[in-house]
Amino acid sequence: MATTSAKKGTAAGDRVRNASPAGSRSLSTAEERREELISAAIPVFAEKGYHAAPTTEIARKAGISQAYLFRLFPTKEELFVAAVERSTGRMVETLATAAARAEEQGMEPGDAMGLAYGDLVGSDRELLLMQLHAQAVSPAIPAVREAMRKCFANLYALGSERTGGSAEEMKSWFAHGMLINVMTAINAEEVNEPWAVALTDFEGDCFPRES
Amino acid sequence: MATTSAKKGTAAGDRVRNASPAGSRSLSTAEERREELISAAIPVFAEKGYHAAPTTEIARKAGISQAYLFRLFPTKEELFVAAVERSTGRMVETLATAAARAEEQGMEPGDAMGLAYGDLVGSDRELLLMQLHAQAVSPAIPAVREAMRKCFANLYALGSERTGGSAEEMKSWFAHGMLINVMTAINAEEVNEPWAVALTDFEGDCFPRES
DNA sequence: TTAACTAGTGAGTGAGCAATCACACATTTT
DNA sequence: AAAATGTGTGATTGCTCACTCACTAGTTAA
Repeated sequence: MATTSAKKGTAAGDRVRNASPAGSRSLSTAEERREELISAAIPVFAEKGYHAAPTTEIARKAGISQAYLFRLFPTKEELFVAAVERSTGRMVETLATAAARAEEQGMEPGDAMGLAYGDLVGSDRELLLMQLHAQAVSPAIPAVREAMRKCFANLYALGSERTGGSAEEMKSWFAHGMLINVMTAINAEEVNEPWAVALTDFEGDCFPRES
Repeated sequence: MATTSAKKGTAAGDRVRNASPAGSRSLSTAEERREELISAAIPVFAEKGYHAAPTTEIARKAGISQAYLFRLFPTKEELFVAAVERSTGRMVETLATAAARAEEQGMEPGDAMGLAYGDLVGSDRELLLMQLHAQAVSPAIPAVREAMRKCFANLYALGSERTGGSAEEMKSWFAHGMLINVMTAINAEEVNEPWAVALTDFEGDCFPRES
């Protein structure tokens, strides 16, 4: 803008201010913008799903023009895949740290992961909705299917390694995770009928109740 | 039509046949057309999901005009809800008859239902995909959410009554059903990795396998 | 300085889609 | 017979949306 840049001393050693540190100047790097864009996209995709989420809204939320969105991600599909990867990655990370922390404290990692998943879903509904939408479009979009498979592969590896659980136990763990997803999707916890009460009693199967 | 057979004294409620070729058309009742339309809609919704499924394609598949589609179902949403209800209804029916048949033969109804669900999903992928898409739009479309809740309520009632299973057992049964859905959605059975092998081993948890 | 490059945008474009409307044909009723 | 009701359609409308293009401005290298 008005800043007539004093371009002095740009010798070989170029330590530019806006490159690595967080000094956000007027222009960001494309990579930074991409990350911001994914962050803005996740709530929109989570709320509306892939097909119903308009790129205009995502761009607006990210504070950039729609035209630039399509420069950063050539297609909406690629943006969605990036959003799914970010979401699943966060999930795996969260469970991994929960398991690690539990191990330090001598707690059962399997139980800790179960608890952590319940917390995750309870506190971060977006994550769960992204899962749900990603599953739904998996048959139609190979890249999403691939991302979901990777997510399961990572979770399974994490679980096996940390807990040493049998295949049967792992399967049960995953199965209950899927049940949590679905019950949350239909808001079953606000229903006061036997089926809803039984199927939303998440804590019971993760670890012995306290508190 | 040249052959206007003088009368069609239909004492009972039988309907007009439309099997007449060569340009002659007979009219069906709106209710019949609605049923046909739902049948045509299910494959399209199952393949593409709610938002990506065009009403034009559904109408074409049903052999009627798009305009008439909107006369039979004032909104796309209502058609989708009808399709979901049909799908979930079929599922409950199938499992109920499986349980009943098993009971006659002295088989464990719970195991029979597990087997029947596996068969259902393996043979009728559409049903499963409808479930998946219905779950995904449940947060956004109250009527779909309601239909899904009803489905779970019916299944739970069926399971409790037939098998007398505890809440914990029922939950496990549902959980594994949800796992089957998701694994089928991402086509895990075509993946040859430990996680996929373990998580797609459906038969094992329903009943002791032979074969 | 100037040239090359990168970040960023306003204003479209073309296509697809849900929903509407005026109208035609069929069947039943009066 | 005509009227009334029910089945069915072609043409269109209004709108949304993914994606493009021509262009501006900031940043860096020669």
